[in-house]
Amino acid sequence: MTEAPRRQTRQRSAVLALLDDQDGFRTAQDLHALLRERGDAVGLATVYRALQALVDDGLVDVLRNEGEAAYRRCSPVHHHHLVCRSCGRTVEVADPPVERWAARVAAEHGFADVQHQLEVFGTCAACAAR
Amino acid sequence: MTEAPRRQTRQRSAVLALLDDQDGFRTAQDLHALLRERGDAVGLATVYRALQALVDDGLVDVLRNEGEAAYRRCSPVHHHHLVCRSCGRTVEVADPPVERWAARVAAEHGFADVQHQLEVFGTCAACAAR
DNA sequence: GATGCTCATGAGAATCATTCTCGCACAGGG
DNA sequence: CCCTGTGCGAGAATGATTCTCATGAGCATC
Repeated sequence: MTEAPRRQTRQRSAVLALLDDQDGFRTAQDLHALLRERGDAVGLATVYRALQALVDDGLVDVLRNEGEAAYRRCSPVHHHHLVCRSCGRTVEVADPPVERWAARVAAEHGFADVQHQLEVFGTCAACAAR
Repeated sequence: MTEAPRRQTRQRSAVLALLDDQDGFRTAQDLHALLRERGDAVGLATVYRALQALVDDGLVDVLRNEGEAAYRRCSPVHHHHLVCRSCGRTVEVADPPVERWAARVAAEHGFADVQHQLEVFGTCAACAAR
């Protein structure tokens, strides 16, 4: 079927490695700048392409926030995020009840093929202290 | 303090009236086009300004979806959305448990000033039939 | 190790939503 | 009716993301 032959290149490894070092969501532009500083010269367009591929493969999660998208290395199991709106630090959290709730509510209204997204924003202890 | 002296103009009324006629999320561009068709000539920039004002006043909810923001007339009480990803039809739903859950999880991780967003996407009965 | 077929890359242009600029119009209080 | 300041409109500006296309590099094969 739609086999996706994904080639392993220096640039993609660099993007993934960089994401592993981050502990919060980062925008594509940020990641690009960070790669430059690191010495890994990667084109901006390539960073976008690599991120899209990683999202498709489920290795990275996206967060669309006013105008720009932020990316983060994530575990492949279903989960939600607790994000610091100041520093971007993120904690993965699970909430089994909400899964059932979403399915039930959707069914009640005749919706099928259900998907949901839940994000919690706040100020982490470190940022609140400042 | 920060009093917001909001003037009532033909354009703002038109935007709000149009939103009342829609039963799903619509992008700013869509709303602008619809106003034109209707005969209400309103500048694109004005549509954006009116929408921002309405969001600030809590009369309208925003949904950021790949690239463009969508707006919808909403009740002022806290709620979540069940959105048809095909036709955009939307149902407002409430889930008290998730409110408590969000607060508890945030507290456990030392996060303060908590806020959360939860949206459920699916295909409504009408669209699934097609 | 060389060869070839593709897909990936990179620089800059192109696209698209959104915001800004600024001169003019109008809402609303006096 | 007049004044003042806010809102409007058209087009330019901004900024993120995507596209184009010629060149470079995986990876399988010989």
